[in-house]
Amino acid sequence: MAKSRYLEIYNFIKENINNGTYPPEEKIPSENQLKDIFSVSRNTVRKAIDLLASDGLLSSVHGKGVFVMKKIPVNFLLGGTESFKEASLKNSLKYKTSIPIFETLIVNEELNKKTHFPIGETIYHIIRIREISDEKVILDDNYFLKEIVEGLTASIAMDSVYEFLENKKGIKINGAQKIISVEPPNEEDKKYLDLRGNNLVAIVKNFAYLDNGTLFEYTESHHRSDKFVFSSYAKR
Amino acid sequence: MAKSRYLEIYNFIKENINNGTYPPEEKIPSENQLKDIFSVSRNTVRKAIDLLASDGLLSSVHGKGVFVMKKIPVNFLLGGTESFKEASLKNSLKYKTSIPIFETLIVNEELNKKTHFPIGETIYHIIRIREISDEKVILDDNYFLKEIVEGLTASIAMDSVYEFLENKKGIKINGAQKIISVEPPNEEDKKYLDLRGNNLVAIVKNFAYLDNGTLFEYTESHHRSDKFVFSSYAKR
DNA sequence: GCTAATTTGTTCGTATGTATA
DNA sequence: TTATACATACGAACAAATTAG
Repeated sequence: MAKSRYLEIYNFIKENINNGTYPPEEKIPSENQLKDIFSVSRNTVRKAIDLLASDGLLSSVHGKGVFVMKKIPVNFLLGGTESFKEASLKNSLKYKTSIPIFETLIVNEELNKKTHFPIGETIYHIIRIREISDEKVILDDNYFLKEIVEGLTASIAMDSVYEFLENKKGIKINGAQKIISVEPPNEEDKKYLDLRGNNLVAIVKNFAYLDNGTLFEYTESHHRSDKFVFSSYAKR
Repeated sequence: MAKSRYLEIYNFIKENINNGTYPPEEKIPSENQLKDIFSVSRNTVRKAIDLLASDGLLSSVHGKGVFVMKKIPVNFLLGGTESFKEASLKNSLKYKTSIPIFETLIVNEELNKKTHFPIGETIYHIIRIREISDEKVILDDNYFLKEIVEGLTASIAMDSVYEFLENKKGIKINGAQKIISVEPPNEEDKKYLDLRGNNLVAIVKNFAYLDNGTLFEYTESHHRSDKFVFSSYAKR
């Protein structure tokens, strides 16, 4: 269980950034210094630094050193509009999920166009309604390859699908391509959401892939537009 | 042109993915095979593969091999990592930029709250209107640290600010934090954009950082909601 | 302005560990 | 069990950018 050396260094640096030992816009110790501190090779130090750089926390500059990136805290940014995740995590507000639809489908041409699953595949179709502070503000329209998520039930979907897939089934997820757009609500949005006069919804289309490249999930999250916030860091 | 060996290999693999030689959901040659093909060390091959993995094009699976990720093409990409000019060129769209405001400001408390620049700093404030296919659909509200972008003019801003910063001034940009939300148009949106009855705009708040961690740009891109698309790949 | 020292970038070769087939 | 494939790690050397003197 002795984790890898580079993760030790990764966590050490991360901790020192978080507690202010390594302040923003300043340099962390040089690779050679870190190499001596941890008694490892320079390659191992570099691996930890590269990881933190891809997190957007560090930036290596040739000949100069490795700098700590200044970050704007997200909760500071949201002047008035609060993100759901934050709201539910911080205040642990009334967070409720209901599942009006849980069905098995065969992919036809129309579904293929929407989900990009191969025609003929058997899939689960689940609609989940997310309610926060007694308002139904998110509609998740989920499509899973049945063959991959075999064993998924409504009560699992009520909790967390990803926890089930990763911990219970040992499925490895590589990542997901997300496409955000703003559209008028469809019939299901009108039926299930508390739109409160909002005539548009923010839609996050999510194509999730396994480690071997297989597309196994397509989800459309429909957010009531006034409650939608999305954050990401993009390297140039 | 051969800058580095690992970039050669990176481009070789990328090309083979794009032209179908390495199909989605299948394995590329093993690290040892690639090592022999290019007569390099395995480390160099791994560096190329790691880069492509962080692009979301490959996925390494311990003991199995390296798989090509299946990707859904996004035909219309705006608001992503790329600049307006890059995105327009890629999608070969007709675009035009006008600049109704180009002014110098000192950061006061109100501006500090919005842009997060330190109070007292001198900044450029630029408003740019983006016209695509003869419709004014994007309003860019830009704030730049004057000290960093010294020499920036309206005619440069008309073309591409980033091209000027990176190529002419040699400024290295690490990346940017983006916050997306949907809000009612403000007075400037109503004044400058062809809203065509749209009563909401999609807003991309962009905090851009230099390689040494300094925040040097804050931009709010206001997109007419029906013309807004944002794409990103998130690794898990 | 020049040289030397420092710091990151690239590359090599080798060895051992761990997951998969 | 054995062979293959990726993961981690070490040590070394030289290149390139920057800084210190």
